[in-house]
Amino acid sequence: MSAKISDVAKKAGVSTATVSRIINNLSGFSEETKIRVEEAIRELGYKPNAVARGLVSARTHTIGVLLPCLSSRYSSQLIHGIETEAHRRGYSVIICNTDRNGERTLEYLRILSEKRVEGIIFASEWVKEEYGRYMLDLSIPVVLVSTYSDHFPFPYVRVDDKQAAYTSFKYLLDKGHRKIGFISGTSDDPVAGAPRIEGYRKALAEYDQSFDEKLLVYGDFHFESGASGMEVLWNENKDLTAVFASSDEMALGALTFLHGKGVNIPGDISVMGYDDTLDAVMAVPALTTLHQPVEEMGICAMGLLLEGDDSNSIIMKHWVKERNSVREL
Amino acid sequence: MSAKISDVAKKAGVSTATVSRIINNLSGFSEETKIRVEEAIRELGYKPNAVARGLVSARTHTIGVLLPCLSSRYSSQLIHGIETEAHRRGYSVIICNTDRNGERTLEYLRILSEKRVEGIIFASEWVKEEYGRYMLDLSIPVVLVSTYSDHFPFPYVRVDDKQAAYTSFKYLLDKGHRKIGFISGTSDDPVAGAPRIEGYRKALAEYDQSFDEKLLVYGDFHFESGASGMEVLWNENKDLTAVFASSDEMALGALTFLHGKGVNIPGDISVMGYDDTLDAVMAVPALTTLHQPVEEMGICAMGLLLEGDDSNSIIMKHWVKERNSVREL
DNA sequence: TTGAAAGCGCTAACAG
DNA sequence: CTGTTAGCGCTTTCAA
Repeated sequence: MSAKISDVAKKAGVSTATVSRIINNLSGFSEETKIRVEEAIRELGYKPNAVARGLVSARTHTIGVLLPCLSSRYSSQLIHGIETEAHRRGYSVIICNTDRNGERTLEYLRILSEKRVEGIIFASEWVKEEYGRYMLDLSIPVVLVSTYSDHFPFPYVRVDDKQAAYTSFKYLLDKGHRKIGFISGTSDDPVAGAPRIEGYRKALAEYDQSFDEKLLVYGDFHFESGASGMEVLWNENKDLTAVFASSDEMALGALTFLHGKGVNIPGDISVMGYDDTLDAVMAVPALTTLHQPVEEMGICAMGLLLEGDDSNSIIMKHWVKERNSVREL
Repeated sequence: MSAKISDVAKKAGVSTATVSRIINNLSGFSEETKIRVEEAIRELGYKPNAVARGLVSARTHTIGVLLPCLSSRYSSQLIHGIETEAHRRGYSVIICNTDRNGERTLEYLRILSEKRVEGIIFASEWVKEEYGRYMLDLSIPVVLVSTYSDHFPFPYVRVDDKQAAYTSFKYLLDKGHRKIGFISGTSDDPVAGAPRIEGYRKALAEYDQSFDEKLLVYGDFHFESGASGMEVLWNENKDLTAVFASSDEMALGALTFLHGKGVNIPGDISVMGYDDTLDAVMAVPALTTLHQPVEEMGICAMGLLLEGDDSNSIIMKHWVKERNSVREL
């Protein structure tokens, strides 16, 4: 754990330059010396010091990922995708939980920049002015996941939220549902809130349904808010036939609330989620949900980060994944 | 993003040594120069290069976490705990998904050691001889989570698996259950398999119940295996009153299978899980489960890593978290 | 209170 | 094919 290149060089009777050439697989050494050096390396248990290497090469083979939350399924599946691809390409990933906290986010950004990461993946949060400026100043690649920015030229990987919500509601409407509750992100959320509400209104309009405020409640994408949102919908609307939640987790919250009321799903009320995380698979009944390819988005983001330019944004395909929580009327 | 300490020094009209003293909050400079230097830093947007710092100080303020899986709730809650505490203490965390693959694990170990991480948290997997030797050679702190080693002197943070299983079965037996199915990890798993089976047998013996092979099936802690394990139990035992699964995820699998058979839970069959992750909270019905403080274990592991010695292992308390999936007979 | 200079472990010209 | 040497950006004696 402490042999250095000079120790290897001494032991093998060559210069550090030669050792360097050999461990970096460059040209310019005989097979003979190579063998001798490799033996010295083995005997000394030499491991190149990536810190020293990083200093001279200005490369760290490390990237940073900023997420608003670490314990949601969405996050863990995204991280899984990112980590898999990063490792495949020879990169390590440092995870940072911003907790949706501005100071914390900027602090992480500072740390990552001091550590000279070669790229940053920024996920599921709005790029505030200060974040964007900071990242721009870093002049390293940045890729946005499940978010976008109109102020900053960062490429993104996401699904078209408006279109996805539209697809979802159209699906429910086509199944004959007319009284559809919507547990949405708040309308001041420019990523997963407002656009999906737009999609909702668009579908409604297309089916000549008027917009009914009572059918729209707001949550924070987590379980509890799904349950409490469902409670409000339940109390205010006695003739609901379906509910769409803007995350699988909120859909599960709704499921739990309805189950408590003795409601049969999908017999009495249909429930639909958004994301298609493992949560949807594991729900009872298994959740019909708007599929977005979360892990794949992580993989793509990593790809973009390393070889994309600012114009390489990707809109991923989405679709309705049918399971057992929605019935046709 | 490219100003270096010498630029700051030049701009402030001092030496790099003085700038270094100031940014490191050492002593030996006047308030006056401090102000001048800080202004230069601000104007240049200078950020200390952590790579260079790491080279001279031999400190990277980074640790590595090795996990067999990134997408389980268990993992994400553990990571959450670790990351929170790491950040609080000024450390970054590199995550590594070993995928239960030996080569991959050793490769990660090599990468982490080359990157000179200051510690390693190794979670939820048996410490094979080669892993242990490698980590020992690194001579940096290693902490085990939800595992232990009899060959290597690494401290661990975990619950007593045998005792926890015993507690769980005793709980079910006390509720009047006698025909209890067990979806377990395999008996060649020295961490979450064999010990829990021992606890199972101990509880059985205490209640004068004979061990019935038909009641014991094996899974891999994931959803699917819970469902298929439940199917076997279901086919082989017509008089089951309860099922205990060695992870919440497998319990959810069992739940889904039983639901498909029209079984009422806990009316017809009680189901109990292990872990008390968010999955248990979100299940329908909410899962009664053996609680282990997953996030807290992450926090403790991080603490141990930084200030423990090899004799500081921690056995965390466990208990039965009662919810709605078990009934009294 | 300050600066000069050596060196952390490695890479990359440039010679030979 | 191989060695010498000059840094990479920073910290840290040692002197002043």
